Amino acid sequence: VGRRATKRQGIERAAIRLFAAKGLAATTIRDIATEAGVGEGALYRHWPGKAEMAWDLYCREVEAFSRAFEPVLAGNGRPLDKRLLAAVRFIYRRYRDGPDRLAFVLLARAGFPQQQILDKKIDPDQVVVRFLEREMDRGTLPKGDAFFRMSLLRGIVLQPVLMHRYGRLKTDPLRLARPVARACMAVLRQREDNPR
Amino acid sequence: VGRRATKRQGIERAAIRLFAAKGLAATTIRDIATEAGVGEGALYRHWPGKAEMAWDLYCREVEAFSRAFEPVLAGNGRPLDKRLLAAVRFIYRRYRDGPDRLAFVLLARAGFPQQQILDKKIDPDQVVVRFLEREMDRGTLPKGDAFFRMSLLRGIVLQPVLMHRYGRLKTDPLRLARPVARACMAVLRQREDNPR
DNA sequence: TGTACATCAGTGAACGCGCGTTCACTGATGTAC
DNA sequence: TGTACATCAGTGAACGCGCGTTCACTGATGTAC
Repeated sequence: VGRRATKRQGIERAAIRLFAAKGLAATTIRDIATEAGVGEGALYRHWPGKAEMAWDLYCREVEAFSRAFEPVLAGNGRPLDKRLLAAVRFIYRRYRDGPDRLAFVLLARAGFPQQQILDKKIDPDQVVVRFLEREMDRGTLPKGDAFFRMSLLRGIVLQPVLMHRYGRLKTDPLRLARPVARACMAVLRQREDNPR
Repeated sequence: VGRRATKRQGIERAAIRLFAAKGLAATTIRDIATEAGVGEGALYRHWPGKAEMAWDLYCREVEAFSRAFEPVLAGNGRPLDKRLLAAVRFIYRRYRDGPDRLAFVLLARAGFPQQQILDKKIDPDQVVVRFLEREMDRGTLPKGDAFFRMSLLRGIVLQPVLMHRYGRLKTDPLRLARPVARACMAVLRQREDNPR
């Protein structure tokens, strides 16, 4: 039963790998088809075009990430600083295990048209925003603008990844997890950080 | 005297504006030529090709930025936190005055081939690294890995710019200068932040 | 000062190339009777 | 169960398009005598 569409998975795997490694624009249909061992036309049996396929796969990868990431931040009952450290380690470990894939999930948004918007339930940034709002409600963190704070955390955590990816930082990011997490805590503990 | 090459400046201005606004890859030779009111061939009288021109203009823009930025960080005799705030304000003000241009200088490196390396004297990141090393020597800051710390600062300061540019942060970054600067200080004041 | 030639910025049609996409076709699988 | 037809994933040569670049040419400016 269901022997149809057997090559679709191969196309998806090849596409994700190539999008992640070379970027969206630099990956061609022929690249994907060749790596998947498939004709160029095969792709158009499953998606209307390259852009739609890329967005489809991007959403899927992002969702998989967020689904695994959210529980780490929620971390049943553990103190805030432990959970933050676990979250940073989670990201850096995923980066070590598959640098291209992590970069695709967290840094590839710029490659899509600006009007394309991720579902709020899937978007890793929104996962962090919701986490911060929850902590502020609980009183674990001083009140403030959750989105602005998320931006700061995002910058702190991902900049070392970027630097490592571009070959400018030699240290394995995982070894930096502790100081990075402490930097996050230092930023979060500040009061009245929103001038509105 | 010297009535030659009168259109070169026009080409440069058009190219910088377009590179900054649309990105390197999305800007075509014809775009530049049209905006500068020039034939497509004119460009090749001054540079070997598009890539060389882009890198040339990029270096020039980066140098102009660093030249103005360095004294703000050095800030004769003023206390560290005041200088940091001034530096953040400097960047955010430049962003407000010309978002594309600031983004071109500080965020466009990814568009160039990785082997292209900025001169250390020009590179804004290296300006910050030297600043941190100087402060650590003076004892104003605890000892640590200057490059790693620069990465954190870079992330903190530029992430809000990115978010604003992509339309996800509505607040004018200049209004966030104070909390951002305070976040930088909080990160810098930490001890033993390098696990090596 | 005038003349002949060299230099060089600038032109824009044309070229070659690589890209995303199309399309007529194939062959295996599912469905109707 | 067998037969006729519909469906659909997959093929790969061909198409159209936009890109960076080339090149024969122009005309103004600099230089040699």
